[in-house]
Amino acid sequence: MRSICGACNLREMCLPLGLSAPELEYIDRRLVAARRKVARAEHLFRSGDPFESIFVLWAGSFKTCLFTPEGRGQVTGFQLGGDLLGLDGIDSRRHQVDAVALEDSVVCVIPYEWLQDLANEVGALRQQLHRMMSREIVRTHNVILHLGSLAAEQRLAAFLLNLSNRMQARGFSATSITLRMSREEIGSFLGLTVETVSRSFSKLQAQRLLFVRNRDLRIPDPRRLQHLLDGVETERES
Amino acid sequence: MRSICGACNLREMCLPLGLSAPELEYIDRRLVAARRKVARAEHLFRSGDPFESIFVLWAGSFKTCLFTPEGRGQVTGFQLGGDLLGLDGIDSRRHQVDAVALEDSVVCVIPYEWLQDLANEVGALRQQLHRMMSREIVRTHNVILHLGSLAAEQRLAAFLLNLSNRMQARGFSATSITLRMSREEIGSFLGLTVETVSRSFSKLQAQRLLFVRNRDLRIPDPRRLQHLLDGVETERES
DNA sequence: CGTAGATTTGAACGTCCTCAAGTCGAGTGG
DNA sequence: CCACTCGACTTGAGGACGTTCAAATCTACG
Repeated sequence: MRSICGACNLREMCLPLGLSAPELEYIDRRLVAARRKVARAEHLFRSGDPFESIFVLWAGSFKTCLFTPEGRGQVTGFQLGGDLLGLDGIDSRRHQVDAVALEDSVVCVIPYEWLQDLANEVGALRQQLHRMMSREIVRTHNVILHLGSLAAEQRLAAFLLNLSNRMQARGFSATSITLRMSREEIGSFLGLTVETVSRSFSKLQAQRLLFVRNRDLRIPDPRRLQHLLDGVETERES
Repeated sequence: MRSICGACNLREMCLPLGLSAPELEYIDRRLVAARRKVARAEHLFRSGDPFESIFVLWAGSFKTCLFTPEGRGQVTGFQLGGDLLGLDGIDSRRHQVDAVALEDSVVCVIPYEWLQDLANEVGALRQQLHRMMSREIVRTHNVILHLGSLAAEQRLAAFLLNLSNRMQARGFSATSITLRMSREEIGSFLGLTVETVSRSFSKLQAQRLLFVRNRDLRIPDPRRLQHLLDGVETERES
């Protein structure tokens, strides 16, 4: 295998998206310094670590957590294949969050210096970097909206629908998903307790909006689940 | 006045931060296409508008709001002088949030094409753009943490302390602040109702942690207010 | 002064949290 | 194969906090 990015099945949703063939060839092996395995529950980086590289999640899944100096903490996002990790460190040159693998995973290591240089030479790469940072900003604004305006069941529904959409965009089923995170982690992300998450799962299942068994999830009709967020009245069980 | 950025009192916290004198001279008048006045309660842009420019808040203050297609909506941030507006539009080429002036304000209009070109030529400018995007990402992660893990009074305290710090960074008093946003807007941002915000103000005032009259706010001792977030026991009134 | 909008306060209610117990599932060793 | 154990998850009961609804108060401005 001569190339890394050129032969990667994620290149349609990764940093090289939009690059011409010659550009792609040019950056190949100049962007990714290495691929790094991260075992389940291991940290890719921790808050406070010096920032040196951006990471692209190549296989597996991650969570990012933010802690206050006093110890309060929370999951601030879940990452799937093609998502970037480490953008939080660019400003202060130190990572601001923890990144933890939810399963055995592999990331592409992109030294930030290399990225800077290549972004300088290849306009399409710079553009794509900006787009992905912009996307993360929009994502977090949507999380804020959900945390601030939705009730427990709706938050869970919004989270699962978002996950469903992202899985589908990656070529997986939108209706049959294996959750890689615990109820605890879902609760932390949604600003709810484990108990409330569990109860919300049960209530949604009682309405036949989803079926969940351990970490296997099925969403028979995503549109019906979406109605829960649109404020559309769903007929109660007669 | 020959220059715009070179003579701007915000250049120490704006995009040109870190540029050498020659670089600053070079970008001057090549970065900012115009300064645009936005009257109180007017939109700078709306969700769905075509994205063409980034804006730097030069004078005044803004809020950004995000709405769902169904009409639920929420304030996702407040911007002060030197803050960027419009980064949300880079990815999709359409703005994803509304930006509304909280008072009569002035923004510097930076056409995104110009910014791209200049960022290409001036490495320090590109670096600073990346830093400011990274900063917005970190900011939103912190908002998520606050929304997910803090009680009402703590949220308000965290919000006011953050505002205090940002005012101080801009050369204003950290202890005496005029709020530019309504209780309603604060509540929306914090995921609380107006009534709860009002009650939280009253309770904090009863503890003498702050004094508020209409939109004039005084925080006699920010550290004591900070204790509320650190989980430090504050002596109750005997 | 009078009005409209913003803010504060009160009272009742509901959602979600806390505490507690019980269930389930995977891995381990008998 | 089964019993055991530990952690993850579920379910229940009671209580706390924030919301909802309602009314009073305040402020800005004509």
